[in-house]
Amino acid sequence: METGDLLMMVARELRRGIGTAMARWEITPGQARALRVLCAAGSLRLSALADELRIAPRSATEVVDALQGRGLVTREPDPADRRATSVVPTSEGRRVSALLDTARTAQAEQLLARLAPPDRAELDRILRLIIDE
Amino acid sequence: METGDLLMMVARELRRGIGTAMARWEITPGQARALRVLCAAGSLRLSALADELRIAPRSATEVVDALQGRGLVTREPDPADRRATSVVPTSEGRRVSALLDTARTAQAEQLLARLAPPDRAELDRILRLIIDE
DNA sequence: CCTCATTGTGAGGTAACCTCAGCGAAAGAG
DNA sequence: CTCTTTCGCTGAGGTTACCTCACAATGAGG
Repeated sequence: METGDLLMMVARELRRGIGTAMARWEITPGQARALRVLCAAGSLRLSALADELRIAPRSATEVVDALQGRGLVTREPDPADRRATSVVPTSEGRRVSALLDTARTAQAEQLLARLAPPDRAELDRILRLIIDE
Repeated sequence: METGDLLMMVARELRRGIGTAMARWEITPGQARALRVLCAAGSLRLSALADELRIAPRSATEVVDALQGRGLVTREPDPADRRATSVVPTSEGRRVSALLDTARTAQAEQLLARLAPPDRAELDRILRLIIDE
C-alpha cells in the first residue's frame, strides 16, 4: 500500500463522514459547496459562481434554483450590469452554512483525534508543503 | 485553513491528475475501479463485485457490460451456482489494469516529489496511524 | 415436492452534470 | 447615434451513473 493510496483512503473516510453529517440538513454536496463559496465571497454573479465551482453556467443556474427554493439564497439584480444577477445568501443561508462548517470541522476533528498532537502538527506542516508547491 | 481542508485539497489534486491520466485510456473512473478490484480478486461473482464497489447489483451489471464490451472482462458461468455469473478479467483487462496502476502511482509520485524524503516518510507513517485507527 | 430466498437483468426513474439556441443588455465600430 | 457583436442567463433536451421494482431461473430447507 503506497502513500498515495493512504491519502485517498483518509480523504474518502473524511468525505464519507461529512456526507452523512450533511444528510441531516437534507442538502446535497453540490448545494453545500455552492453555499459555502457564496458565504465566503459575500455575493457572486452567477457566472462567477460557476467558475468557482468549475461547472458550466447553466448548471450553476440549477444549483442556485435549488438553494433559492429553500430560502438559502436570493437573486438580486446586479446594479452595474442589468444582464447579470447577483446571488446573495440569506441570513438563513449563512446560518446553515455556519452549521455545515461546524459539522465539517467536527468530522475532521474526530478523524485527527487519533493522532498525538506532535504528529498532527507534522501532518499539517507536510500537507502545506504539498499545497504550496 | 484547517488540516482537514488541506487533506481534501491534496486528495482532490491527486484525483484530478489520475482522472486526466485515465482519460488517455478512455475508461471511466467507475470502470477502472471495477477492473481494479476484479484484478485484485482474480474473479468475482457479480453481486460480490457490487458489494465491493458499494453499488447496487443492477448497477454492477452495467459496469460489467461496459468492461465486457471492451474485451476487458468475460462472464463465466459459476460452476457452484448456476444462477451466478463469475466475472473474470481477460489478459487484455489485466494488462490495462496494470497500466492504470502505473499511471496512478506515477501521479502520486509527481505530487509527493515535492517533499524531502524524511517528510515523505513522516507523512506515510502518520497516514497509517489514521487508517489503523 | 413445495415453499421461500437469492442471482442477475429488463424496464423505467432521478440527480447532476453537459451543449446548444435564444433573448435582453452591454460595448465597440463607423 | 445606430449597428453589429459579444455577454449573461436560462429553456430545451441529452448523457452518465446511479437507483428501485419486477421477474425468471435457480438453489435450499421443511
